[in-house]
Amino acid sequence: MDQLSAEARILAAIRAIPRGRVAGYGEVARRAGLPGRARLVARILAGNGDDALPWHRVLRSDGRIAFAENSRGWREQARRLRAEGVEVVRGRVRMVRPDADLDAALWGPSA
DNA sequence: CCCGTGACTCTAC
DNA sequence: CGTAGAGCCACGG
Repeated sequence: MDQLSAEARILAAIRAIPRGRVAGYGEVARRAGLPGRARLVARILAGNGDDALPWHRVLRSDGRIAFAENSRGWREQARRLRAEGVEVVRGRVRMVRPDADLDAALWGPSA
């Protein structure tokens, strides 16, 4: 596979995250068939310009917003998440850590 | 080719 | 639950 299709798959994986739900960079990468490429996902997002892309639903593995606290992106992401009903406390969302095998664990912040 | 940087992650303590 | 360190991947100087 080349990087172009890899990017396309990553973007598709992000677009597939339901409204009101979140996913980690690593999850997105894995779902795109690129395990271990969490940083690639971050890089793609950093260069993305598509506003229609639900980039705000992508968080770190621990549920924290990846941007520096109180930075512009940080605030914007928190705002967008709350706008769709996601509870954001101190820049972080309740994420499920356990074995990401079940769809529920893979897609939801709280079951 | 080595080195620094980053919207990352995992393991220890 | 929080910090510290090492590992990782892609990129640009």
